[in-house]
Amino acid sequence: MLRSSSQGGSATADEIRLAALEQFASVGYEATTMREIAGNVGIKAASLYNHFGSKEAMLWDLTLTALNELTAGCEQALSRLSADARHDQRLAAFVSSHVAYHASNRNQALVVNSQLGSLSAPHFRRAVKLRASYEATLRASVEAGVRDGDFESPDIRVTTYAILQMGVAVSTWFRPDGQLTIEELCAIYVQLAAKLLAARSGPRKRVG
Amino acid sequence: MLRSSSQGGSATADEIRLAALEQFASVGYEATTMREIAGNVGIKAASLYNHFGSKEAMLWDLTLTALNELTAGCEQALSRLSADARHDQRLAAFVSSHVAYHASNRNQALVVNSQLGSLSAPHFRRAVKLRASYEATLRASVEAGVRDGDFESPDIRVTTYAILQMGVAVSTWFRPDGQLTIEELCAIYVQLAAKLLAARSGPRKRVG
DNA sequence: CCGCTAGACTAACACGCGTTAGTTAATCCG
DNA sequence: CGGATTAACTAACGCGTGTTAGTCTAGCGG
Repeated sequence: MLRSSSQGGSATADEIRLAALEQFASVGYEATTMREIAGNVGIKAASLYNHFGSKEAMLWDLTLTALNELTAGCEQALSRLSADARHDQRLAAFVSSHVAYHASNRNQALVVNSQLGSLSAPHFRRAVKLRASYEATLRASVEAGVRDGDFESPDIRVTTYAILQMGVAVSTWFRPDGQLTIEELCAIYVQLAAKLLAARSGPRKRVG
Repeated sequence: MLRSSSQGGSATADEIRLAALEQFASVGYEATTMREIAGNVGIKAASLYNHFGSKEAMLWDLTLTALNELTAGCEQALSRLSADARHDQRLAAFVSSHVAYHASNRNQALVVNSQLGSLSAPHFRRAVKLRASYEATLRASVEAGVRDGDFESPDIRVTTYAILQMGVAVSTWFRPDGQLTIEELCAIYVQLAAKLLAARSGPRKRVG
C-alpha cells in the first residue's frame, strides 16, 4: 500500500500544486478544502492522496519550492555582479530580484508570507530558518554599505525589514495587466531602496 | 428569544473580544474555534451567543473598531498640526501615528491585514473601503508634497504603498519588551519616510 | 418578596472536514 | 500478450465544527 511512494513528478501533481496554490493564496490554507482543490483539477478528493500524503504536505511542498526559488533568484542576481561591485549595485541586484519574484509569483509569495503558521511545527521551523537566512543576506549587504559609509540608516535592522516588506507587499497589489511592467516596478523599488539608504554626502568613491 | 439584542456593552463581551482577537491574530480566523475562544474566557461556546450573533460578527466587530481607531488616530495627529504646516510635518504626523498604532495594537493590525477575507462579502467591502480611504489620506499628502516640490518620488502610488506597508510590518515583528521603544520606532520610520520622499535639492522654503 | 431578565449551562443537531479502504480501468515493461 | 503498476473511482468513517434549543440560577427593580 505504498500510496505515497512516488510523490511529485507527474503532470497531475503539477496541476494539483497549481490548484492548491491558487486556493491557499486566495482564501487561505485553513479555508481551503481538499474537495475544492480536487474539483479545480477535475478529479475527486481521494485521488489527491495518490500524489500527496496529506493536505499539509501540499503546503510544505509549495512553501519549500517558493522559498528555494526566492533564494536562488537572489543568489543568482548577486553572483552576476563582479566581485568588487559597489554596495549600491549589490543592493540594486537584491532589491530587483526580490521585487521581480514578488511580482511574478504573487501566489507563492502570499502563501509564504501568511500561511506558514499552518505548517507542522518542524516544517514551520525549517521555513522560518530559510526565510531568516534570506533576510540575513540583505541585512549583511546593508551593514557592509553602512560600514563603508556608502549607506546611512537610522537603524539597520528596521531599515532592512522596511526594504524587504515594501517588496513583499508588491504581491498583494501588483497586477500584470496594470500600468506598470515588472521591469519598471523593479526600477522604482531600486530607487526607493537607494533613497532609504542614501548617505547625506552621497556615495563615496571606492578606494581600490 | 431575542438572544442577540444587547450585543456589545458588557464586561464579558470585552473579554470575548480580547480572547477572539488574540486567537484570530495568532492562528487565523478559520483555524480558531468558538470552543477555544470560550475556553480562554472561562465559559462554554454556547454562551458566546449571548454576546455575539455569530463568529463572523466577532470578526466584524474587531475589524470595525480597529479600522476606526486607526483612522481616528491619524486624523487626530493631523488635526494637531497648524493649518499651514509643512509637507514634511504632515508626513511625519501621519507616519508616526501609523507606526504607533501598528506597534501598540499588533493583534488588531494583524487581523485587519490578513483576516479581512473571512468577512462576509458586504462587511468585506465596507472594510476595504475604510482602508482605502485611510490610504488615500497618505497618498493625498504625498501628492501635495510632490506638487510643491518638497517631495520627489519615482512613483507616487508605489511610494505610498511602500510607506504604509513598512509601517504595517511593524505589527509582525515588534515586541514591546524589545530594544526599541515605540517612540524610538516612530522616529526611525519618520526618518525613513522622509528619506524615501527626499527631493534632490532638499525641501523648499515655504512661500508665505 | 417576587417576578423578570441576563447570562451561564447541558445536550444535541446537521454538516463538512481530512482521510482510508477497497475496487477498477488504463498503461507500461518484459 | 500478460502481469504489474499507476492513478482514478465510490463509499464510508470518525471527528470537530458553528450553531440552536431548552434549562437553571443569580441578581435587580417594583
